[in-house]
This record gives sequence, C-alpha cells and structure tokens, in this order.
Amino acid sequence: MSEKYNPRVIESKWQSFWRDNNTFKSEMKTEKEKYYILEMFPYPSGKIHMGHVRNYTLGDVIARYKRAKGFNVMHPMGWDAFGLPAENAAIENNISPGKWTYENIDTMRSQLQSMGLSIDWDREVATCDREYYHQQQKLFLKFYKEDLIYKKESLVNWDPVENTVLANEQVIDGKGWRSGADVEQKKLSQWFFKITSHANSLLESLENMPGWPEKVKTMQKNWIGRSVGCEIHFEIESGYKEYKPEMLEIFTTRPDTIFGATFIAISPFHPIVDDILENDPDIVEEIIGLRSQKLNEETISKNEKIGISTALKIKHPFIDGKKLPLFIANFILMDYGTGAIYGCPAHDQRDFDFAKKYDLEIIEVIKPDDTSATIDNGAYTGEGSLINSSFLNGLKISEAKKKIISELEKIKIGKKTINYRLRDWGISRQRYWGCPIPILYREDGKIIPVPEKHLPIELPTEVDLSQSGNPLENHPYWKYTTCPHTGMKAIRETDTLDTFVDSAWYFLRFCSPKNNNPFDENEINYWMPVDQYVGGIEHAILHLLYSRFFTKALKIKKIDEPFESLFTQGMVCHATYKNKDNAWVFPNDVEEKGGKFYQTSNGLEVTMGAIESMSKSKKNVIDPEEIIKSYGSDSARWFMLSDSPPDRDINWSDSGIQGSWRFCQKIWSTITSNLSILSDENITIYNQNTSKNAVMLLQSTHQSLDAVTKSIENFQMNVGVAKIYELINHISKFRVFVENDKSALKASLRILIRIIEPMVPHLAEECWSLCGNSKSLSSEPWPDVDEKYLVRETVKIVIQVNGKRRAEVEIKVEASEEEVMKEVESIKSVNEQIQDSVIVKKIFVPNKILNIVISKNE
RNA sequence: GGGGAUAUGGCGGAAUUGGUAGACGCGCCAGACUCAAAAUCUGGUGCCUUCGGGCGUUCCGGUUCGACUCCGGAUAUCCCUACCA
Repeated sequence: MSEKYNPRVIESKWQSFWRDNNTFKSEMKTEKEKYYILEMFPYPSGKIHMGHVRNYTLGDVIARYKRAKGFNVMHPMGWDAFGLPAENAAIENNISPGKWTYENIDTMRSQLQSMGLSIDWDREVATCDREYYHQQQKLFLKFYKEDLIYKKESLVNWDPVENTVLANEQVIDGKGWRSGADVEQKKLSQWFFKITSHANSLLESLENMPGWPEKVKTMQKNWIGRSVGCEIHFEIESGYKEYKPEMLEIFTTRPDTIFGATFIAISPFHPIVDDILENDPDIVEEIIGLRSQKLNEETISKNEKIGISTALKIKHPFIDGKKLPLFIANFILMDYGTGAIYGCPAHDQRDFDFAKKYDLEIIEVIKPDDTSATIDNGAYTGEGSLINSSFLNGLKISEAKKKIISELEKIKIGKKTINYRLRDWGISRQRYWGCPIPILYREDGKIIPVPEKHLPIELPTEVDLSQSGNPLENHPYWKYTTCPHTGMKAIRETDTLDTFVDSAWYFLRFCSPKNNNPFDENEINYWMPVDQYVGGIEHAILHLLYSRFFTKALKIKKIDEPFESLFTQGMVCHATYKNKDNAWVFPNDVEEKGGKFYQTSNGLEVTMGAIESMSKSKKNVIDPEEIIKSYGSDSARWFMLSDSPPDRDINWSDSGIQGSWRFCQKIWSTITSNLSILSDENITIYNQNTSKNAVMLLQSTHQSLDAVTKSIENFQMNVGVAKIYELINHISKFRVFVENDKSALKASLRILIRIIEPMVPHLAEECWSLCGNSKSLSSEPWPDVDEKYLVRETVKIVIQVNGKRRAEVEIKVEASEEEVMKEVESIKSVNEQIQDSVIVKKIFVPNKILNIVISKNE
C-alpha cells in the first residue's frame, strides 16, 4: 500500500512546481482565444480571511477549467493598497504606511500562494507602487485635458477638535470617532470627475449586459436615477425693501400638478438664501441650524420637516393674482435638480406633511381613478384625471404633462429636462496614503496641471501623521515648488485621490502591467473586456460604476464596457458565541458537550447566537491559515465549493471541513489502491469489448462528466461537487470481474482526476503524476463527453393514475403508448385502481410518464 | 417610505425549467473491524400508518391530466436604498 494522503507535502510540492515552470504565465497569443478571469483585488489589511478564500477559489475553478477547455487564460492578482487603515496603523504602531502595507502584501501573497491559485504573479501590481500611481497621474491629466475633471465647493465631514476631515466611516452617530466631537459640515474646494456626463450611457448600456445579475443592474439603474421632468421659471415678488430678485428656477417631474401648487421651497444652501439672510437678520440663526444639520438617518427617520418662511412671494404663472409663499426647507437638496421645488400637497406626501405642519392650502387637482381614494390621510399619487386645472381639466396625467410642458415652452418660462440622481464623483481626499493629484497652484492664482514629463509626483516618505489636519499640507517642504513653465512660486495640491480611482482601471493595467504608459492598446484590445469578474455584492454600485465610467471615458477602440460577465458571491458566515458577560468568544475556544457550549479556556458556559457573516468585531472568524495548516488548501477549497450555491451565503462548520477532508482522503485511497491499473501501459482506455458492468460505469462516468462541465459553466459549483461525489461512489463500488473491466475503470479514474483539478488542484496533480504521467495535469485538456454513453437503452416510465404516481415500468427507449400500456396491464396495483372505472383519457409523454385519467363508475 | 430577493427533511441544499420531490453532503441510527476508542467500511434515514396506504416543497386560492416550478393573494426572513421633487 502507498503512503498516506499528506496535503502538506504534496501541496508545497506542486506550488513549487507551478512556480518553477511558470505554469500560469499568460501572454498575448492572437491565434488563440483569450479568457480574462478576474476576482476583485484585495485590500492588504494584514491576513487573508475566509471571504478571500471563497472569492479566489471560485475564480480559480473558472481559470483552471477554461485553461483545460483550450483558452488562453489570464488570471492576475494585485493589491488595492492605498487607504485609511494604513494611516491608522501608522499612528497606532508607529510604522510607516508604506512599510505596513508592503509587509501585509508579502504576508497575504504567500497566503494566497498557499491556496494553490493559478495566478500569473508576473502581472502583480499594487496601487501604492510608484509606477502604478505614476500612470494614474497621467490618466488624471488626460481627463483634465478632456474637461472631465473640475473643481467646486463641496461639503465634508469636519471634526472641529482634531481639525480634520473625516471619512463617512469615521463618523459615528454624528460624532468624530476619536474626539467624540459633533461633526460639522464644512465647505471645501474639491476635485470632481464629471461622471454625470456619461450618466445616460452608463444607464443605457445596462440594457445590453446579459452577463450581469439583474439585481446589480437594478441597483445601478436606481442609483443613476434618471427622471424626466421640466424646469419652470417663476417670477419672484419680494417683500424686502432692499432685495429684489426676479426669477427662481424649480425642477419637477409632476408639472401636471402646477394648479395644485400652494408653496415654494428651496434648499438652505440655495444661492438666494445668502441674499435673504442679508435682508432678514431674524432668521439667520434658524438657517445656520438647518445648514449644519446633516441630512442623516436620524433626521430622515424622524421625518421632521422644517421650513422657515420668508418675505418672498412667487407669482403663479397660470393663476392671475395668486401668490405662493417661499420657504427655506430642510428636505430640499441643493444638488438635485435646481435646489428648489413647488409644493403640491394634495399629490405629494412630503409636501402634504409640510402643508399640514405649516397649515398651508391643499388643492386637489387629480381626480383619482380609484373612486374610493381620498386625501384625508395623505397625498394621492396614483393615476387619475385633472380637475381644478383650467386648460388641463379632463386630461390624464401623462397627457397633462405633455400639454403643460409644451405650454411652458411656448410662453418661454420652462422646458423639458432630464435629471439624474447620480452626482459627480468627488475624488479629493485630505489624506496622505493615496495617489497625489498632479496639480499646482501658482502664486498668481492660476491652476497648473503638472506636465507629464515631471511625473510622478511622489509621496514623501517622511510624514507626521499624528498631527491633526491634512498630512501633506502639514509637511514642512513637500508642497513648495515652482511652476515648470514660468518658474514662479507654486504650491502643490495636497489632497490625494479617492482610492476608488485606483480600482477603477486596475483591470486595464493588468493587461500590460509594466508598460511605460497606463496601458498598451494592443494588449487591451486582445485581453479586454474581462470575461468573468467575481466579487462581493458590496461593490455593486460604486466600484463597478466608476470602473464602467473610466472604461467609457478612456474611449479605447473596441472597449465600451469593462466586464462581460459579473458574478457576485455570497459571504462566509459562522455561528456567534457570547459568554455570561455578554462578550464575544472565538469559535475555536468553544466546545460542545451535550447540546451546550463551553469555553475551552475556562470551562464556562457560553450561548450560541445567530449565524452571521464572519467579522472581527463579533469574533466569529476562522483563520484560513490554520485551516490550511491542519487540513490542507484542497480541503479548504473543496469546502468553499460544496453545499451552498456560490451566490448565497455559506456557513462555516467543523463537520463541513471534516467532510471535505474525508473526500480528499477518499480520492487519494481510491487512486492509490488502483495504481497498478492506472500505471499499467498495457491497459488501454479504448477497449471495445466491454462487459455490461463496465458499460454502466462508463455511462455514469460520462453522465457525471457532462453534469460537472455544465455546472461549472453555470456557476453551480455545489452541484458539480455533488456529481463528483456520485462518480466516486460509483467507482468505489465497481468491481473488476473480467480483464476488460480494467480498461473501463482506468478511463473512469482518469476522467475523475481531470475533473477534480479545478477544485482540488494539488491532489489532482499528485494523483495524475502517480499514474505515471510526466506532464503536468494543468496542460491536459478537459475530457470530451462521449455521447454514446449518455444514450440509454431502456428507460423508467412513471405510471400515474389521476396524476398520482402508482408504479413505474422499465421499457426500451422510445416505446409507444401501446407498448407501455401493455406492460401496465400486468401491474396488479394499477389494475386495482382502474377496475370499476372508465378511462377518460391517457396522457403519454414518451420516455417520461403515462397518466391514466379515470372516473369512478359506480 | 421606495426597490429587490428568498421560503423544500434535523441542517446545507438538488430537481433535465410543467412530468418519479428530497440527488449529493452533514447529522443521526444500526451493523462490521477493534480488548476499547478513533479512523474506515456496509446498510438505513421526509412525516404519519391499523403496513392497505395516507400526508408532504411557508400559508390560502386558481390554471392543468399533472404544480417546488405558472397566476392571484397572505405571512415570514433577508438585502439594498433613503426626503431625488
């Protein structure tokens, strides 16, 4: 008997083999069909977690499978390496962000390598690499030149104690995470990408992306939020002595309700508010209150609408003498539409709430189709026809919209407009660990893009992060420079780029990771688009939308969309445990005894809580490194693919990983106990005269092969796993009776080894090599299904009486109804049912069922 | 408030898309091997049953010879989104 299955030995053996032989290196081969498989690259936070294991295992199965199917596969890996945690680590551990990041990358790279992923490591990039952000700065200049980047004032979360801008995740319940101070909204001048200029294209392309999940497309559609409406110019009549504005522009999607308008509301940030303040000092305090109030969950859930009345009145354009009061209201957003609306309380719930609170007029202008509907308890927003609306009376809503818009356009006080919920992408971050923005502010006030030949603008290595404020701005000399054109004094932009910029084009960089330009167009045209992108649903909107925007904005010849197919995998979950003090307990410190749970380290009882996605804060984490050490990465990979469909959450369990281990053992013992057959060159696998026994084995083998192939293609790895179990169960029950049976067994085992390789590659390679093959299994093609083994000679036909299953008959394929009926006549139980009855009709589906419909004849 | 998804044994889940519900795995039960245990192997395992059968895919109703699958309604759970005029 051979040696025991020892994953530690064979896994490192094959990892070295693949590395030494450049097995997974990818190169452009125009004569070969390419396949670009990509998983979302990780943030180098320290160590890999189970979510990574699942994500990269899924991608690797596809990569290995496609390679076997003859594709020229590119499967790269990199690091989303800029970002806030590095700065935090720097402060806490007194280590530079760069050093911390690169150390983490080294750790995680070797962890990923220990998983046996078929990655082309020659293409590795980290977004914090000087060379990567050098190229990114070039892209910035390109977009700047093309007018896709602009600067404007925008609000940030400001911690007044630390004098620092806070990221959203650093704001907890409206307070700064370190200082605990109330976070303020502060205006800063910041850079923006004009993503809205591509809003329509981003929306319309979604219609033509069958490889994306509907769910993600819906989320993006809602996020872009196109709405058709119109702008209307209202005349203002001022009640202030000094201040006489003339016009106010509002946006509405319901111009049909114009005759129901009873007030106007504008955002506290609307430009005319400043003028109002100058003339109406009494309301200054209130306005400041509204402005500092962040539109956060708290105010929304309270749904408290606050309006401040002003002395401005608006003339109704169609009702002579009617004046609408103007309010400054907290629920109007400055950056949507025009920052001003008219309120029609009868047909908009928000306006209704507002009108009730401030006792404003409510005029019904839509007569509901549903006659039972009233506006006693809320606005009516359904279908109906117009009333109280002069020339619109009697029209349906959609007709009224058309008519009022053409009327507005005729008298030149309004026009049809399309609005998007999508905002331009703010890319400035007041951080150190990010890509420097290649811009200079010259002493004469001019903004100068740094010429390409002066790039890269490098991050300084010495930086004091413990100080409050923007680290680059605080740096003693980094920002001081001169204008390359004039020699005038200049100051560098001290903001860095949002890390979403880094990840918006890394998939392009992978095509030519060492090129002196951001990318090589030939390589891009060959490799792009990514054929299969795999990642978490949490990136459904921002990352994917930004990547799509970049791809469109770069206008590379054939490439309009970056990701042909997208797959979003589920999370890895685990039970949670709490002790008596309500503190979380790590699962590897918990043991079960008689249905109760105890903490191993101290013997105290703990309670099991909900099964939730693994997170450090709840301590319900299992370290992949420990699992790989004790079970091997093949077992870990197998577990990740078993049981749960890849798009659903998977629950980690001890018994599950042990089951996977047992599977690997079983493969090992099955192969090693049949080595004499597998390595005997005299046993050919093309034997013709096979026994019935052998034919049945080959039938089940090819059925399994067919099913496994289809399940990988359809991202149903859990089904593929089940089919492989079926196959190995068949094989291990197979007994060799005649010499020829060995041939069938050999064929079957070879197929088994081949089709488990995408899932458990080390084990498969070792088995393959034990069979005496000198070439690596990774260069062996995927086996073809032999159709003749899928064709059955006989088939089971279910016999139903009145739709209920009563019996089944085994009969030759394509048997006729009469032939089946003849068989049925000899079945006692069916005859008993049919006796004393009239056969009304018979439904016969060839090779499937015969349903006899009877009615009782008393 | 708006949008979306899901619901199948003790558990994770299959089901050729309207044609044998519960593949496969986990767990559990029994047996073999063993002084014993672990490991391994073999068999069983939806529920009820008077052993004839009956009931079963969250619940109620519909279409159909036939429904996990299609239609209408309800319930539950989860996710996303958040005053977008």
